[in-house]
Amino acid sequence: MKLHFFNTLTREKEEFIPIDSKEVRIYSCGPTVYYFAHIGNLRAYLFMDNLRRVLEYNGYKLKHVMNITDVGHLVSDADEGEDKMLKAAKRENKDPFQIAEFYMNAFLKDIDKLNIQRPEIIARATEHIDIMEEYVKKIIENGYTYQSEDTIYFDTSKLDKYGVLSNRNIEEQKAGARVEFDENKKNISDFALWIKAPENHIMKWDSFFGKCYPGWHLECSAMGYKYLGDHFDIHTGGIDHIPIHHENEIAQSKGFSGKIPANYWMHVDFLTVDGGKMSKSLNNLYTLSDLKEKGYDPLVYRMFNFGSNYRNKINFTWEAMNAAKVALARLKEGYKKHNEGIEDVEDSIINEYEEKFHEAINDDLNMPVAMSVVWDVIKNPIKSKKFAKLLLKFDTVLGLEIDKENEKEEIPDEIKELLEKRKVARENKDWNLSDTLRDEIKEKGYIVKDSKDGMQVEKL
RNA sequence: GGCGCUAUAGCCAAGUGGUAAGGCACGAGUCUGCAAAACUCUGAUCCCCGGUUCAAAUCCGGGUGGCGCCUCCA
Repeated sequence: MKLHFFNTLTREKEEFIPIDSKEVRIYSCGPTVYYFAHIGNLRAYLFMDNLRRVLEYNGYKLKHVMNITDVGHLVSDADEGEDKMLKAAKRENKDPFQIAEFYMNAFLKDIDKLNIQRPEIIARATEHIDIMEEYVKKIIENGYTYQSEDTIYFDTSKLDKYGVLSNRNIEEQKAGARVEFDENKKNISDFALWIKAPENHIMKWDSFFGKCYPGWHLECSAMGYKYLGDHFDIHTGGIDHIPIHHENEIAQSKGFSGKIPANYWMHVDFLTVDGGKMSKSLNNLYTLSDLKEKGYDPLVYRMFNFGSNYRNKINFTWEAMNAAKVALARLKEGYKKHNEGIEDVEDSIINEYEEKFHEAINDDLNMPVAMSVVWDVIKNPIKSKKFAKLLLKFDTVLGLEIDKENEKEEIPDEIKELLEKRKVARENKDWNLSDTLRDEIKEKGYIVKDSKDGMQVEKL
């Protein structure tokens, strides 16, 4: 079945044809590890995972690289930006390497919890300084640079065109510039490749240009080149990467090899919260731990993301989060019923569903439509193991672990005693006492559900 | 100042020319001692104005609103 992706480079949905018919090579821009990832960050990696799983569903093997940015990228003291790594180090009274180590591990734990498959290669910037240096040298050799006293810049005017991804044009930018630019730059879109570190800079490496650290776009180009070559299939990232970071990656690659590094560029839009961007000042910046505290499993957040297309913004609300929680529980319930089913269905029906699902995911990862097919299967009144098997196949893409029962939390003895009392009361048909006990259990944070098999409790 | 995205039921959202997928919530019902859970049923003519067309949420023009980016934040 044909596979189509929206390509930012052409602004069109295109058929996906890999360079190598068996193995798809992908590069994904990963996190800067200076703090815990929030759920907006994590959406990007859910998208990345979604892409992986859809490609695998289509029978492709993957060679997928994701970077971990564990080095700060302050261009110079004159710049107004903050070096996030250094800022975090100061805040926590650690050195930047410790910060990177800690938050990288936290990030990896988060993506594991979300059932995000780890890319085949996770590349840390600080472990690839040598290849970055080589990369810069080649760009210099090819004549695409100039230098000031302490910085080597990429000269974007040397390119036939800068701004192929975002339709940007250097002159237009000058006209509307709101920001003071580095006076050493010849063109407004030029950027730093290699920078001499100030005395007190902790992260710096010996190089042909003295003690330096890399410019902030360099790592992706260099590491992508190292593992995937100068021409690979897909490059992914957040929508915010389009105008600067990915333009500059393309510029660097053109300076290095003359090629745009990837054929397909895919970008995931932001998650908004209550209609706007998340921010600390609005107190709506959530992490997975925050969700957990409110009673939402990481996979519920995963489920929530399937409600919209990756190319559109998705608006986070607690109401929608709850919708995902209930829906996921019902999905599991529905799977279980099919799995316990003894009826038979014709293969043609199974195939029809499978085809619809496959079509949806192959249409630029249209998960909302794919989910509607899942619900069709779930709600089919015929209960058959064939349906259960089909759902498991779908779950290789969904990654919702629909066949796993929710973990039963340990019930405290106190609650167990109350339940026992209530059981006796119910046997005696003492409904008043039974209801009182139920209220009491509820006050202690547990919901009682009576079923044919007896009482069950669930944490609120 | 520039670039881009977007406006569909209470919420999250599919749908890009032929009279609106799906999930959640609400309401009704089945079940239950009563609840809860589960299951079934139920809801919108698609921001406004104008145009093209036999036919538009879907194309074009003009409004209005929301959001993002132009400093390394996915």
